[in-house]
Amino acid sequence: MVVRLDITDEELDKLFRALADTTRRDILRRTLVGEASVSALAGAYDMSFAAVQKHVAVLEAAGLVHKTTSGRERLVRADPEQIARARSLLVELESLWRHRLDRLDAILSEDLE
Amino acid sequence: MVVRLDITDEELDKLFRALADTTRRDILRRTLVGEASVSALAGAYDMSFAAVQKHVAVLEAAGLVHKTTSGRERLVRADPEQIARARSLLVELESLWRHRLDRLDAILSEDLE
DNA sequence: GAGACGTACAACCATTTGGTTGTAGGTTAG
DNA sequence: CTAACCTACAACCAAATGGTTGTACGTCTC
Repeated sequence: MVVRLDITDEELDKLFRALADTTRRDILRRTLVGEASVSALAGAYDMSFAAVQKHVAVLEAAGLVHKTTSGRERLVRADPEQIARARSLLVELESLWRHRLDRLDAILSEDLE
Repeated sequence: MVVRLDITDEELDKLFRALADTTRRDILRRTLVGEASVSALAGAYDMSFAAVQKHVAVLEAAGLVHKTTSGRERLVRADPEQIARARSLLVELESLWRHRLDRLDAILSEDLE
């Protein structure tokens, strides 16, 4: 079964925007390997708790992570589906480029006729 | 030959940032299929010439497109290498997630011992 | 040479972003 | 119960973003 790539431009904007920050990419790495609480994440960076909280919120709005409640903690866990969607778009773009090369080949072949 | 993924965090920030805009992704599609002048691109969008010029500049700073001079025109052409780099990072992230699943499998196996 | 075309770039503006501090509320430990 | 911990959220601020208009300069056409 092939995953449908029905994703709006707005969602893609949020997705790539969320990936366009070093701290957020690092949070993604950590929560892909294993879930972590917001304060555990905050302890890893040289910025305030609230700043890290905002980064997590950006990732969450992009669908890259989800939060689950566990007592007084909120555990953050990455969701690889949105990463796959972003990758799919890049693959689509690369295929456009290959298509250009194919057309170039076709034109060169025509010249030989 | 494998492409080395030596790219700084700052470059990745610019790369994903450049991809996080619908107009810029569209410019990328057009210039992947075939090169286009800045004014030709500007004619395709409902915004000023200068605005499109800025979008092209963002793509250029991220290394996603290059400009060549042809008379009074500047032809914009996409470079798929940076797209491949962004894709590589996403693949790396996805592999981290698979690693988590592997660890989970290992833990479950240990319980059976 | 004159005018039209294509581009670059500066100046300006509203909004968003990424950070801060402070306040408040739910949860756990002693 | 009280104190410490974890989180949420508002208010604020500087800088970046995405748009605009205006000006200037090289290039093509007639």
